Amino acid sequence: MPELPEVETTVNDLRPGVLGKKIIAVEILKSGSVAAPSEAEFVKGLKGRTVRELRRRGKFLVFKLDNGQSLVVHLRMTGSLILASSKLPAEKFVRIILRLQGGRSIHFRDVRRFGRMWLVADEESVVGDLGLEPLGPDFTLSTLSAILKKRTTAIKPLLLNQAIIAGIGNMYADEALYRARIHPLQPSSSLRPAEIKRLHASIQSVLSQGIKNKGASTDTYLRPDGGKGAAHLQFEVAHQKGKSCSCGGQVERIVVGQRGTFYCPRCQRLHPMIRGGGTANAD
DNA sequence: ATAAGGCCCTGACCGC
DNA sequence: TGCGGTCAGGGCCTTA
Repeated sequence: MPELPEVETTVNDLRPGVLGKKIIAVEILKSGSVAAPSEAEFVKGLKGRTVRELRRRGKFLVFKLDNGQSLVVHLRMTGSLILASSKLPAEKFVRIILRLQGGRSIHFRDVRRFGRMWLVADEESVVGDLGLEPLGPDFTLSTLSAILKKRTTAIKPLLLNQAIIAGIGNMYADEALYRARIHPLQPSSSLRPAEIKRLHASIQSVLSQGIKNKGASTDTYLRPDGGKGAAHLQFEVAHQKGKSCSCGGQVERIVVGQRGTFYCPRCQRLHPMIRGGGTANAD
């Protein structure tokens, strides 16, 4: 599943092949992946543009074009962007091809067709409501403490809320909570200062390690060179039902906020609200 | 603010 | 071999 580390990997690996390259043709092999504008306008608007910048925002990729417009891409669950030779025939699940000057193409591969592309004048119309970048300078311990203090919702759904923190998905939420030894259903405002401190560190460490390992290919995710990532090989709980934990417990799967959730019931225990509540004054 | 349900879509998997 | 049913899953939307 493409989450922050997978999108970051895609951006990093794609960048050298696309920066400064002109898009000479756009082919929509299967419709339904363009969110805006119409498919005809999308094709027309992209043709002839040069990619000036490529960056990640949350789980979105943003291609900044030479006319100021932005091509914004969300891979959702099964999308990948593959940098291929233009001679390579598109395989079954390629929905859109961006042909670049110089003989290469970007293949947008998306098995379940949940992924979307936008061509917009202002990228903020797509990514404007996203919350903090968890690997950015604004994601500090005190900011996280302040966020958690005023929310009663369970911690896992909060981590998945892109309007609060942008980029964490189901797998890395489970890994971060496990590493911080926090139960996924623990109410956010009941987290103790030491737990918040561990969570802040674990969010950054699981995401950084994910990037270092070029993302997780648990399902259909592929890197731009067509290869798989290795991050899932180090997952301790995500998709690891029955695996034994170093504490002697076993990873279980429950459903939290309609999401499959993996955790160790021995290490990650629910605890009651601290007397007086809201004492989230980390360190 | 919060929760729950639906929707999109298709491969994998199960039982028969 | 194949058929039908069920499930997973991110994000967004609607409804409570």
